[in-house]
Amino acid sequence: MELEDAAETLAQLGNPTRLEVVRYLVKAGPSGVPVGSIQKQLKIPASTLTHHLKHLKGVGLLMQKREKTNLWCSINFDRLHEVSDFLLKECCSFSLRESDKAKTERDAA
Amino acid sequence: MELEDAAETLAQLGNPTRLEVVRYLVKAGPSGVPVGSIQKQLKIPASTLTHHLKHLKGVGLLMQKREKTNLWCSINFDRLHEVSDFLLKECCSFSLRESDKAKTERDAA
DNA sequence: TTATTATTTCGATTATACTAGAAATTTTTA
DNA sequence: TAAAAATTTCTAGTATAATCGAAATAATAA
Repeated sequence: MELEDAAETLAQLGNPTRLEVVRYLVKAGPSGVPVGSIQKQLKIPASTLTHHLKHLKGVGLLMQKREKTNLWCSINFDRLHEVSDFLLKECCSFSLRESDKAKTERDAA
Repeated sequence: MELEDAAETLAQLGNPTRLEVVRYLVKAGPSGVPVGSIQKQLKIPASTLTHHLKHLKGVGLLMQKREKTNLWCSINFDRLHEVSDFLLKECCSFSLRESDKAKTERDAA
Protein backbone atom coordinates (compact mmCIF):
# COMPACT_ATOMS: atom_id res chain seq x y z
CA MET A 1 0.00 0.00 0.00
CA GLU A 2 1.39 3.37 -1.03
CA LEU A 3 1.54 6.32 1.32
CA GLU A 4 -0.83 8.47 -0.74
CA ASP A 5 -3.39 5.68 -0.85
CA ALA A 6 -3.02 5.00 2.87
CA ALA A 7 -3.40 8.69 3.71
CA GLU A 8 -6.57 8.97 1.66
CA THR A 9 -8.06 5.88 3.27
CA LEU A 10 -7.11 7.02 6.77
CA ALA A 11 -8.65 10.41 6.03
CA GLN A 12 -11.94 8.75 5.15
CA LEU A 13 -11.84 6.72 8.36
CA GLY A 14 -11.04 9.92 10.23
CA ASN A 15 -14.57 11.29 10.15
CA PRO A 16 -16.59 10.31 13.25
CA THR A 17 -19.79 9.70 11.32
CA ARG A 18 -18.05 7.51 8.77
CA LEU A 19 -16.08 5.63 11.42
CA GLU A 20 -19.36 4.90 13.18
CA VAL A 21 -20.76 3.55 9.92
CA VAL A 22 -17.65 1.45 9.39
CA ARG A 23 -17.87 0.05 12.91
CA TYR A 24 -21.52 -0.79 12.37
CA LEU A 25 -20.79 -2.49 9.06
CA VAL A 26 -17.98 -4.50 10.59
CA LYS A 27 -20.28 -5.70 13.34
CA ALA A 28 -22.88 -6.59 10.74
CA GLY A 29 -20.43 -8.98 9.13
CA PRO A 30 -19.98 -10.09 5.52
CA SER A 31 -23.70 -10.29 4.72
CA GLY A 32 -24.01 -6.55 5.31
CA VAL A 33 -27.02 -4.33 5.92
CA PRO A 34 -29.28 -2.15 3.75
CA VAL A 35 -28.60 1.60 3.58
CA GLY A 36 -31.92 2.30 5.26
CA SER A 37 -31.02 0.16 8.27
CA ILE A 38 -27.81 2.06 8.83
CA GLN A 39 -29.78 5.26 8.54
CA LYS A 40 -32.37 4.24 11.12
CA GLN A 41 -29.98 2.61 13.57
CA LEU A 42 -27.39 5.38 13.58
CA LYS A 43 -29.92 8.15 12.99
CA ILE A 44 -28.07 9.77 10.11
CA PRO A 45 -30.08 11.83 7.58
CA ALA A 46 -30.41 9.94 4.30
CA SER A 47 -28.60 12.46 2.14
CA THR A 48 -25.76 12.75 4.63
CA LEU A 49 -25.42 8.98 4.74
CA THR A 50 -25.34 8.65 0.96
CA HIS A 51 -22.61 11.25 0.92
CA HIS A 52 -20.47 9.33 3.39
CA LEU A 53 -21.09 5.96 1.76
CA LYS A 54 -19.84 7.42 -1.49
CA HIS A 55 -16.61 8.39 0.24
CA LEU A 56 -16.15 4.94 1.78
CA LYS A 57 -16.82 3.31 -1.56
CA GLY A 58 -14.36 5.67 -3.19
CA VAL A 59 -11.47 4.28 -1.15
CA GLY A 60 -12.67 0.72 -1.54
CA LEU A 61 -13.79 0.21 2.04
CA LEU A 62 -17.40 -0.34 1.08
CA MET A 63 -19.05 -2.91 -1.17
CA GLN A 64 -22.66 -2.66 -2.30
CA LYS A 65 -25.13 -4.90 -4.03
CA ARG A 66 -28.75 -4.28 -4.84
CA GLU A 67 -31.50 -6.73 -3.92
CA LYS A 68 -35.08 -5.69 -4.52
CA THR A 69 -35.48 -2.13 -3.24
CA ASN A 70 -32.64 -2.43 -0.78
CA LEU A 71 -29.02 -1.64 -1.36
CA TRP A 72 -26.95 -3.89 0.88
CA CYS A 73 -23.72 -2.51 2.20
CA SER A 74 -20.81 -4.51 3.51
CA ILE A 75 -17.30 -3.75 4.63
CA ASN A 76 -14.29 -4.74 2.57
CA PHE A 77 -12.37 -6.45 5.35
CA ASP A 78 -9.24 -6.89 3.24
CA ARG A 79 -9.05 -3.18 2.67
CA LEU A 80 -9.49 -2.43 6.36
CA HIS A 81 -6.71 -4.86 7.15
CA GLU A 82 -4.48 -3.19 4.59
CA VAL A 83 -4.79 0.13 6.38
CA SER A 84 -4.10 -1.18 9.85
CA ASP A 85 -1.23 -3.20 8.37
CA PHE A 86 0.18 -0.03 6.87
CA LEU A 87 0.28 1.57 10.29
CA LEU A 88 1.84 -1.51 11.82
CA LYS A 89 4.25 -2.74 9.20
CA GLU A 90 5.15 0.35 7.20
CA CYS A 91 5.26 2.55 10.24
CA CYS A 92 6.00 0.53 13.35
CA SER A 93 9.56 -0.53 12.67
CA PHE A 94 12.85 1.29 12.93
CA SER A 95 14.69 1.18 9.67
CA LEU A 96 16.28 4.54 9.01
CA ARG A 97 19.47 3.59 7.22
CA GLU A 98 22.72 4.44 8.95
CA SER A 99 23.67 6.81 6.13
CA ASP A 100 20.49 8.78 6.72
CA LYS A 101 21.08 8.76 10.45
CA ALA A 102 24.54 10.21 9.86
CA LYS A 103 23.00 12.91 7.69
CA THR A 104 20.51 13.67 10.44
CA GLU A 105 23.33 14.06 12.93
CA ARG A 106 25.16 16.42 10.59
CA ASP A 107 22.01 18.50 10.07
CA ALA A 108 21.54 18.74 13.80
CA ALA A 109 25.10 19.74 14.45
CA MET B 1 -9.91 3.99 22.82
CA GLU B 2 -13.15 5.81 22.12
CA LEU B 3 -14.53 6.28 18.63
CA GLU B 4 -14.31 10.07 18.70
CA ASP B 5 -10.70 9.91 19.80
CA ALA B 6 -9.85 7.29 17.18
CA ALA B 7 -11.53 9.32 14.44
CA GLU B 8 -9.58 12.44 15.38
CA THR B 9 -6.29 10.53 15.41
CA LEU B 10 -7.04 8.81 12.10
CA ALA B 11 -7.93 12.19 10.60
CA GLN B 12 -4.54 13.55 11.58
CA LEU B 13 -2.82 10.52 10.04
CA GLY B 14 -4.96 11.03 6.94
CA ASN B 15 -2.96 13.95 5.60
CA PRO B 16 -0.20 12.87 3.19
CA THR B 17 2.32 15.39 4.48
CA ARG B 18 1.71 14.40 8.09
CA LEU B 19 1.76 10.69 7.29
CA GLU B 20 5.10 11.19 5.60
CA VAL B 21 6.38 12.91 8.74
CA VAL B 22 5.04 10.10 10.90
CA ARG B 23 6.68 7.49 8.71
CA TYR B 24 9.95 9.38 8.89
CA LEU B 25 9.75 9.68 12.66
CA VAL B 26 8.97 6.00 13.03
CA LYS B 27 12.00 5.11 10.96
CA ALA B 28 14.09 7.48 13.06
CA GLY B 29 13.26 5.45 16.14
CA PRO B 30 12.84 6.43 19.80
CA SER B 31 15.73 8.91 19.85
CA GLY B 32 13.92 11.06 17.32
CA VAL B 33 15.14 13.84 15.02
CA PRO B 34 15.25 17.64 15.19
CA VAL B 35 12.51 19.63 13.46
CA GLY B 36 15.06 21.09 11.06
CA SER B 37 16.17 17.65 9.90
CA ILE B 38 12.63 16.65 9.05
CA GLN B 39 12.28 19.91 7.21
CA LYS B 40 15.40 19.41 5.11
CA GLN B 41 14.91 15.72 4.45
CA LEU B 42 11.25 15.92 3.46
CA LYS B 43 11.53 19.42 1.98
CA ILE B 44 8.58 20.87 3.84
CA PRO B 45 8.51 24.65 4.46
CA ALA B 46 9.24 25.43 8.09
CA SER B 47 5.94 27.08 8.90
CA THR B 48 4.00 24.28 7.24
CA LEU B 49 5.94 21.71 9.21
CA THR B 50 5.35 23.48 12.52
CA HIS B 51 1.66 23.53 11.71
CA HIS B 52 1.55 19.78 11.10
CA LEU B 53 3.69 18.94 14.12
CA LYS B 54 1.23 20.86 16.25
CA HIS B 55 -1.57 18.66 14.94
CA LEU B 56 0.37 15.45 15.60
CA LYS B 57 1.20 16.62 19.09
CA GLY B 58 -2.43 17.52 19.64
CA VAL B 59 -3.52 13.90 19.25
CA GLY B 60 -0.58 12.61 21.26
CA LEU B 61 1.30 11.04 18.36
CA LEU B 62 4.29 13.31 18.76
CA MET B 63 6.65 13.88 21.66
CA GLN B 64 9.15 16.74 21.74
CA LYS B 65 12.07 17.72 23.88
CA ARG B 66 14.41 20.64 23.51
CA GLU B 67 18.18 20.29 23.51
CA LYS B 68 20.29 23.33 22.71
CA THR B 69 18.78 25.05 19.66
CA ASN B 70 17.19 21.86 18.40
CA LEU B 71 13.75 20.56 19.18
CA TRP B 72 13.86 16.76 18.95
CA CYS B 73 10.74 15.03 17.75
CA SER B 74 9.86 11.41 18.31
CA ILE B 75 6.86 9.26 17.68
CA ASN B 76 4.65 8.01 20.47
CA PHE B 77 4.65 4.35 19.47
CA ASP B 78 2.04 3.40 22.05
CA ARG B 79 -0.38 5.88 20.58
CA LEU B 80 0.25 4.62 17.05
CA HIS B 81 -0.41 1.08 18.24
CA GLU B 82 -3.62 2.17 19.90
CA VAL B 83 -4.95 3.44 16.57
CA SER B 84 -4.08 0.38 14.55
CA ASP B 85 -5.46 -1.72 17.39
CA PHE B 86 -8.71 0.21 17.20
CA LEU B 87 -9.05 -0.70 13.55
CA LEU B 88 -8.20 -4.34 14.23
CA LYS B 89 -9.91 -5.10 17.52
CA GLU B 90 -12.76 -2.60 17.70
CA CYS B 91 -13.55 -2.97 14.04
CA CYS B 92 -12.39 -6.31 12.69
CA SER B 93 -14.73 -8.65 14.50
CA PHE B 94 -18.34 -9.58 13.98
CA SER B 95 -20.37 -8.92 17.05
CA LEU B 96 -23.71 -7.44 16.08
CA ARG B 97 -26.03 -8.89 18.69
CA GLU B 98 -28.77 -11.19 17.46
CA SER B 99 -31.44 -8.76 18.64
CA ASP B 100 -29.96 -6.03 16.46
CA LYS B 101 -29.68 -8.43 13.55
CA ALA B 102 -33.35 -9.22 13.92
CA LYS B 103 -34.13 -5.50 13.92
CA THR B 104 -32.05 -5.08 10.78
CA GLU B 105 -34.01 -7.84 9.09
CA ARG B 106 -37.29 -6.20 10.08
CA ASP B 107 -36.13 -2.83 8.78
CA ALA B 108 -35.12 -4.40 5.50
CA ALA B 109 -38.40 -6.22 5.09
C1' DT C 1 -50.94 2.51 -13.95
C1' DT C 2 -50.64 4.38 -9.48
C1' DA C 3 -48.80 4.28 -5.02
C1' DT C 4 -45.13 3.16 -1.99
C1' DT C 5 -40.65 2.66 -0.39
C1' DA C 6 -35.57 3.23 -0.90
C1' DT C 7 -31.98 5.85 -2.34
C1' DT C 8 -29.71 9.68 -4.73
C1' DT C 9 -28.98 14.26 -6.59
C1' DC C 10 -29.20 19.12 -6.12
C1' DG C 11 -28.19 23.22 -3.95
C1' DA C 12 -26.99 26.10 -0.41
C1' DT C 13 -24.88 27.00 4.05
C1' DT C 14 -21.33 26.82 7.17
C1' DA C 15 -17.13 25.34 8.88
C1' DT C 16 -12.60 23.68 8.80
C1' DA C 17 -8.00 22.53 6.70
C1' DC C 18 -3.78 23.26 3.83
C1' DT C 19 -0.21 26.04 2.40
C1' DA C 20 3.58 29.08 2.87
C1' DG C 21 5.97 33.80 2.98
C1' DA C 22 7.38 37.36 6.09
C1' DA C 23 8.27 38.83 10.50
C1' DA C 24 9.03 37.70 15.30
C1' DT C 25 10.96 34.98 18.95
C1' DT C 26 14.11 31.97 21.27
C1' DT C 27 18.49 29.99 22.09
C1' DT C 28 23.17 29.60 21.57
C1' DT C 29 27.73 30.99 20.14
C1' DA C 30 31.40 34.48 18.94
C1' DT D 1 26.42 42.67 23.03
C1' DA D 2 25.93 41.25 18.34
C1' DA D 3 25.30 37.66 15.03
C1' DA D 4 23.60 33.23 13.67
C1' DA D 5 20.61 29.36 13.67
C1' DA D 6 16.19 27.04 14.84
C1' DT D 7 11.58 27.34 15.40
C1' DT D 8 7.13 29.71 15.88
C1' DT D 9 3.54 33.13 15.13
C1' DC D 10 1.01 35.92 12.13
C1' DT D 11 -1.67 36.43 8.25
C1' DA D 12 -4.01 35.57 4.25
C1' DG D 13 -5.26 33.11 0.17
C1' DT D 14 -7.24 29.02 -1.57
C1' DA D 15 -9.37 24.74 -1.39
C1' DT D 16 -12.01 21.07 0.36
C1' DA D 17 -15.42 18.93 3.55
C1' DA D 18 -19.74 18.31 6.39
C1' DT D 19 -24.40 19.01 6.84
C1' DC D 20 -29.15 18.29 5.45
C1' DG D 21 -33.82 19.71 3.44
C1' DA D 22 -36.35 19.40 -0.72
C1' DA D 23 -37.00 17.49 -5.01
C1' DA D 24 -35.89 13.81 -8.21
C1' DT D 25 -35.21 9.12 -9.46
C1' DA D 26 -35.50 4.07 -9.28
C1' DA D 27 -37.58 -0.21 -8.09
C1' DT D 28 -41.23 -2.80 -6.65
C1' DA D 29 -45.96 -3.92 -5.30
C1' DA D 30 -50.98 -3.20 -5.45
